[in-house]
Amino acid sequence: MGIDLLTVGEVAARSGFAASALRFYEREGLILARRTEGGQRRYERSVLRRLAFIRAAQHVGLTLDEVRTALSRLPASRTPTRADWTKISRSWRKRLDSEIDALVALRDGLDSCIGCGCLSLKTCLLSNPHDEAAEDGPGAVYLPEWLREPVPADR
Amino acid sequence: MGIDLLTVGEVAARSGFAASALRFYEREGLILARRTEGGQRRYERSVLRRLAFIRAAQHVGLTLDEVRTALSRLPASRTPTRADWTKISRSWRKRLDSEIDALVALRDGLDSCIGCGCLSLKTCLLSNPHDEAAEDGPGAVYLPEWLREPVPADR
DNA sequence: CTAAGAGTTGAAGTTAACTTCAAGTCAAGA
DNA sequence: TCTTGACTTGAAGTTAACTTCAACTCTTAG
Repeated sequence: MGIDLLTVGEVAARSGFAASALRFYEREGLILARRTEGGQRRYERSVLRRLAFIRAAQHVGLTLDEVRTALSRLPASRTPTRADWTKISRSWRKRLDSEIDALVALRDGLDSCIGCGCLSLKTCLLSNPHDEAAEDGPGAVYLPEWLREPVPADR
Repeated sequence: MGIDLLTVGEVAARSGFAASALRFYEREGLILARRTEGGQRRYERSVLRRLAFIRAAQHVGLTLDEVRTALSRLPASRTPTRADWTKISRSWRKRLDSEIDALVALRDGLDSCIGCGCLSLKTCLLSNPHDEAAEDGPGAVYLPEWLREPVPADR
């Protein structure tokens, strides 16, 4: 019954991360732990917020490397405030927006393109009334970048 | 100048996949190639459509394993028609929709939650007027599954 | 015919993000 | 005090999806 510090098992249970992941994150410098005299880890409660941040960041698509960078912008001297956390997660909004945009573009592209069965959005869009003879031209502006590249015409 | 069959280099250039990836896909049973007398690969043009499918599927978030399964539903006896391709990619729509939904939920969740700095959407939402004493209750219905799980209260 | 660029192979390497293992050591309730 | 479950470590293993390597062999323009 930790009045203040949590064992690795408690943190694992409350954060949803496996204990092995917590050790891994510690080695990677994402979280910290004190030690008992016997060498066991004891976590401050604030690690839970840090872990919640990590989980959310991963779902936004950040790598652990990016998470480490983001976390390093937190003040080391004092316990981070709400404002501190808010600041570093604001940037997710942009990232989420563009991820959503890309997926929506793909979905809508499929709507119009799968109908013709060609599976080449580029060709599809090139063959529509707007651009007539754009053999290797700019392609449709609203497509995500990866769709504008190589997809060739078939047969 | 292949009148009909393409070399691995040509397919690489036209598909955007590295030659090593094409060899890999062949080993994995995702694509096929004939051989010259000397043992070099020669691809039919239809492999380009197959590769376009693979690329798109990956961006929808399918693993190669799932792609292989999807491709195995194509008719082996004849060259796949538009309808064949259409059929197997229709299912992406659902997947894309739910991916988009999850990201939008996260984005909107962040909008309301980052403001308070708690980084625990669950707690945040539990503290709103609708559910009062739901300590470990169902949580908000519109959140993606992964957000409803472990995120603990802090401090 | 020949040079050289393109292609071939199996095996091993890469990266991210962890997990598993073996062989112990700690902590704490009865 | 003792027992037992929780915890410790470094090293090695895992999975996906490829890439890189070394040492050859083909193909083809000239």
